[in-house]
Amino acid sequence: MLNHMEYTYSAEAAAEAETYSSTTPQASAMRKKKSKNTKRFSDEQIKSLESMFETESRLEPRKKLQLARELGLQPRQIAIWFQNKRARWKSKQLERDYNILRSNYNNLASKFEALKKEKQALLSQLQKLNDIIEKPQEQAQSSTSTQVKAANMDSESENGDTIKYEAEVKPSLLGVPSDDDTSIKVEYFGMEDEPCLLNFVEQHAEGSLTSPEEWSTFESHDLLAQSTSDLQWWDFWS
DNA sequence: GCGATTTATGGGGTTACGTCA
DNA sequence: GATGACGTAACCCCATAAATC
Repeated sequence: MLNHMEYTYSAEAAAEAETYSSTTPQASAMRKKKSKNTKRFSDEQIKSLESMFETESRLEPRKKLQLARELGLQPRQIAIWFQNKRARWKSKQLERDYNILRSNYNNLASKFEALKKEKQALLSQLQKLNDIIEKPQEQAQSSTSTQVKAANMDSESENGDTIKYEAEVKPSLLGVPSDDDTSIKVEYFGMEDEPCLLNFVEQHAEGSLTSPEEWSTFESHDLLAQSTSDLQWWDFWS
């Protein structure tokens, strides 16, 4: 609620100045006269103002008058000091917020890079495992095909028709987990307790986080909040 | 002399209140 | 008496000037 407090500091000077046109030498002299009155507040005054600002950044009119009396300043000076103080505080607060955001971003970016490397390592391991699994399979296939060829020779009908044998072996039948088999993944990685993380990883496993559009939808603060309070999932990855 | 900081001013906007038709 | 328009005062934020460190 605003009160109708009167300005008592500059009212007289302003009224005096307004009696002249703003372009006249008198007005110019007036401004000089006013500006020459600017004095630094004493340490004691600053101390009191600072301590008051800590309790409330906006002064009630009554407190402003009281403070003005106590410090021997005009209420207008108190008001202006608080106004400037708020501006300084806001500027510093912006700086602090910027530093926090930058730090959070760097933190998140480094974690993302680590996750990317981890993913690459896992994919590489998977590829190696696939190679190991497929080699005996190929050997088996080649031996089978020679047998089939032999059999074909045998099974060629009397009228010249050839019977074709197709040996299609699915990887899943050989014990290799397919990408969409969640139960196998859970079993492999022991992540029954982390369904959310599993979903997260699956959703972003294809490098979709590399696009800025995806970053905007990626709610990093949830992950960060979790990471700061409970590092278990991160320990798993690192 | 120069840059950073502090004090103060002025403009433009908002809100609360009083007055008047 | 209720109401809307208008004026005024006090406050705010913001940009900036001027003095000081």
